Amino acid sequence: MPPDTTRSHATLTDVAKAAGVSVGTASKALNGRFDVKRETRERVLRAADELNFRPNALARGLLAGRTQSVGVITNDLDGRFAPKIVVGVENALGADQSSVLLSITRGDPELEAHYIRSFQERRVDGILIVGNIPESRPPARGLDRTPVVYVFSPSSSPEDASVIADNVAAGRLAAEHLIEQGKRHIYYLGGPPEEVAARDRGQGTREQILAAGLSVSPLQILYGTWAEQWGWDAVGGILASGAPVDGLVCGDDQIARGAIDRLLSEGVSIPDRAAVIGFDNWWILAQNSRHPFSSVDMELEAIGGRAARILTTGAPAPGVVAHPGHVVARWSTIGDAPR
Amino acid sequence: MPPDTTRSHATLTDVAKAAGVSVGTASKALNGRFDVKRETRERVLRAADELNFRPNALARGLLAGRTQSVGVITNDLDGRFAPKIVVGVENALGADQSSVLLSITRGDPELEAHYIRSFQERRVDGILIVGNIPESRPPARGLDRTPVVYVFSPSSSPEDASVIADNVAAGRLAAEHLIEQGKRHIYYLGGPPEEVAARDRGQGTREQILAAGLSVSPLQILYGTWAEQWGWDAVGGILASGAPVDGLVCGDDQIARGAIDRLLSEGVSIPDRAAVIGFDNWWILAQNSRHPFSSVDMELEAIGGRAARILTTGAPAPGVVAHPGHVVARWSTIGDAPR
DNA sequence: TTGAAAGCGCTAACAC
DNA sequence: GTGTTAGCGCTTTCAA
Repeated sequence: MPPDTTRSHATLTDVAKAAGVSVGTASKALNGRFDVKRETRERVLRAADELNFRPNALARGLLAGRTQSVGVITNDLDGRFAPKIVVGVENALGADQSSVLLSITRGDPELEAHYIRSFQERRVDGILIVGNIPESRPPARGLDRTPVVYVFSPSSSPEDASVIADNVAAGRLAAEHLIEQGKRHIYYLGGPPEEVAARDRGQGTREQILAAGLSVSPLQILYGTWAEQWGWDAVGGILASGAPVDGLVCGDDQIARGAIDRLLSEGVSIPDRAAVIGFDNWWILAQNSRHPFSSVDMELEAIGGRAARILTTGAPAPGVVAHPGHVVARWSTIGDAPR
Repeated sequence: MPPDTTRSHATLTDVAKAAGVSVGTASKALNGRFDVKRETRERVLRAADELNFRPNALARGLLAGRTQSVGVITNDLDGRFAPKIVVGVENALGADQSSVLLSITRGDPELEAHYIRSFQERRVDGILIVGNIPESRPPARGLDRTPVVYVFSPSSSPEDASVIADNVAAGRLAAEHLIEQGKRHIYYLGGPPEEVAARDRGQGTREQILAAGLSVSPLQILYGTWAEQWGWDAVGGILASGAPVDGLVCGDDQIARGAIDRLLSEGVSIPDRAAVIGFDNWWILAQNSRHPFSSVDMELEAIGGRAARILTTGAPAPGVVAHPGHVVARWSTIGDAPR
């Protein structure tokens, strides 16, 4: 008789029957327990293979009380940050044989609550709440006792666990890199002053310049928008002012690109007369442009992985873990590689 | 007595007990069945609310035979295509109260097989296999009878269901748009000739030019790479040749950007003397550049949504569904909006 | 070493 | 209307 094709999957009972043993024995055999005769085990394994047996994770989870799965709540998935974070999460959990349940809220608190509920019904072992801006957010509601870790956007409650990017440290790294290249007159072209990421990166830049014994006037710390046009305009202004400038820390890669385009169009040679570094290390801009440029990689994958590991390793400890990035040096600060 | 906090979640039995009814009645009440007295229902609902009851989806799924969940297998999640596709999938399924199980294979067939197995054990209702290049791929192995739809990279087997981007149609749309703007001497600057996406978009461009009664020589259909530099170089070559040119269909947004930069640097006015259109409508390039440009949006979210709906609506019909995009017109073809 | 049986939490069929 | 019961597929005692 051919295998039963009416039901979608063979059950353990089917396997046991085919192998001529009881379900209990079949279970032990498949789970590699030692109290099964070798010959029996082999018979069971063969039967399972022939029937294409897939142990029902629902039944297992129901019994075990845990599901080897975590829920991930994101604001968006096509922005700049969430995709890489989720990749890091998935990598970390995949190694743990855990599954990722993904949801997208578009910032809607109602939807967030809905997904939290849905994840709880599915008995996920934990929940990651991934933000898309580096600003703190109120803790999610309706959380029961499911463990939660906030990622990128920290929770405003000190009782919660969060993993975020350390923008102050990143700013320091950027400035340090320029100073190491011998630059002495460094400007910071930041994003909007009301955004904490823009301010933090600026603060780090400033701190590091001062730490190197160089001076920095308020005129060298500028705020604008996250756009190319701002980088372009700002460089125009600085050059027109006649003030000395040999290094630019740009608040993000878009600003950096605008700055570089302007420098080149004004005939300023890069990196000799002026070096430029951005943030985020977005490959489409920093790497794939006609003029590749240096950038501080915020290591979003590592941030995601770290959050996932914190979530799945006992109860997450309250507090914020800030993750620094690292500098990826390219033409705009170190010139073309020697051949 | 305070509610039991030792176990993680209240069960239906707890709720029934608290409401002074049997589990059967509690179940009916919570599921809105009509054969329950109103007063009883309200008592049950109140008890459920007080105990923060979350019906165990594992138990439900075990009984029902379906889990309201689908597995999504992607190659990557930080590339150009997968994120938007997954967003479309999630939106479509969320409306259906279904969950998305996400996995990333990095193109490793072993990992793909592993995730398929894992999804089958979790009894997902279907699987979406999302590619990251528009080339066909061999069907996945070990699939049992779980329904599958391939997305973006179609399956090479005609028995499978696939939803892909229609690059030929997209090429036609791009050329049509330039022709509508009165352009008569159109070039195509494509990606690598060995890639079907590059060829398809070129073919569509060519077809539409001919359909409009214009001529197109092989010299006007050029292939290179997907990079800005190629757009920059190609435009240089065309201008140097002195051949007439007033429209450029660029194989992707990076090429378009390079082409635009070169045209501007050579003093060619856009869009009057030459109009430019790209593909993919990648906001960081097409929209956020200093010079925004037109692009054919491949509607990846719609593709993902369509695939999800096909998957969850009965058995997917074999064959390939090709999804055309639409033109997003910006400065590079229609100039600045009148004020 | 193996088998029988209880039970995870829920729904649906059948009594009352 | 409401209660009782039989499983869904699995793991885990406890006997044999």
